[in-house]
Amino acid sequence: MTGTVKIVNREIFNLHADFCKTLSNPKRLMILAMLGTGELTVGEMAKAIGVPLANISQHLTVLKSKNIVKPRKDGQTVYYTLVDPRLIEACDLIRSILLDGMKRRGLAANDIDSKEVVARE
Amino acid sequence: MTGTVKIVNREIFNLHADFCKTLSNPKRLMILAMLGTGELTVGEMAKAIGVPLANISQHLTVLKSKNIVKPRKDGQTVYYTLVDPRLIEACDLIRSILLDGMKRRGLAANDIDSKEVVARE
DNA sequence: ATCGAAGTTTCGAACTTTCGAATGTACGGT
DNA sequence: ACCGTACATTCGAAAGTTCGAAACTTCGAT
Repeated sequence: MTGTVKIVNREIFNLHADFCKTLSNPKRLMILAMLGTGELTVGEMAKAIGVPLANISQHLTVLKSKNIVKPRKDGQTVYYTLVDPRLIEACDLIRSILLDGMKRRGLAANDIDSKEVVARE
Repeated sequence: MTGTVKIVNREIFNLHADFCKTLSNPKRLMILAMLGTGELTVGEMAKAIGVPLANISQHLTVLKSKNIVKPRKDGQTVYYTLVDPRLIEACDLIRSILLDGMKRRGLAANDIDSKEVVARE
């Protein structure tokens, strides 16, 4: 119980914080959740989210620069995929923590409850 | 493969992004990692991180407001704990993804490799 | 060779985050 | 009652993020 605590490695926290910053945008999280269901084009994602394609392209540039997604070009369309699918697990875990916290505090987690955050149709 | 993708619930992404934003600061991540080893006072954390106590207090205010940590007062000292210990798992998973990505790309993940990011002494 | 469709890049304005400095509060000891 | 220790709050300046608008590139079809 007593005794001091020490930070063994400071640099990993900078990297981790930077990674979290990349994830701290709703549109980028939507992009990642959608890519969790498979490869998609920029246009498909823009349509699903309901914003201009240029804006999604900007977010994809950020995600690419952090090696979170990678592009595959075919003709004039660009298909994106996740670099590491475990990111979906990590996001799901965070959302579980979030939803449980809300339930614990009696907040309306009802209409949010589903694990299905995106769907293929 | 074909067919469109749809976002089922938009609000969860706002909450998730907000949560990530809270985590996207190295000092706050250090605080959480330290609290993963057990209850600590504001002063202990300030000393371990090496910044003014007032600054750690500011970060704790943010974490409290998002229900990520909770205080327990005893005399003039305040002990903090994690609300949901699964957050440590989530952080560990993110760091694994990060380190694997670095190794895959041949970056020096050597001096960062350890899972031990904090230590009790 | 021109056009349109798919995506990228750049710029700037509005907004947000971070942290030191200073001040405020609460508790314990003498 | 006074002082020191432990922590919290407020303020403001510097730095960083987000997004629309506009310009640019690239590819395929006619």
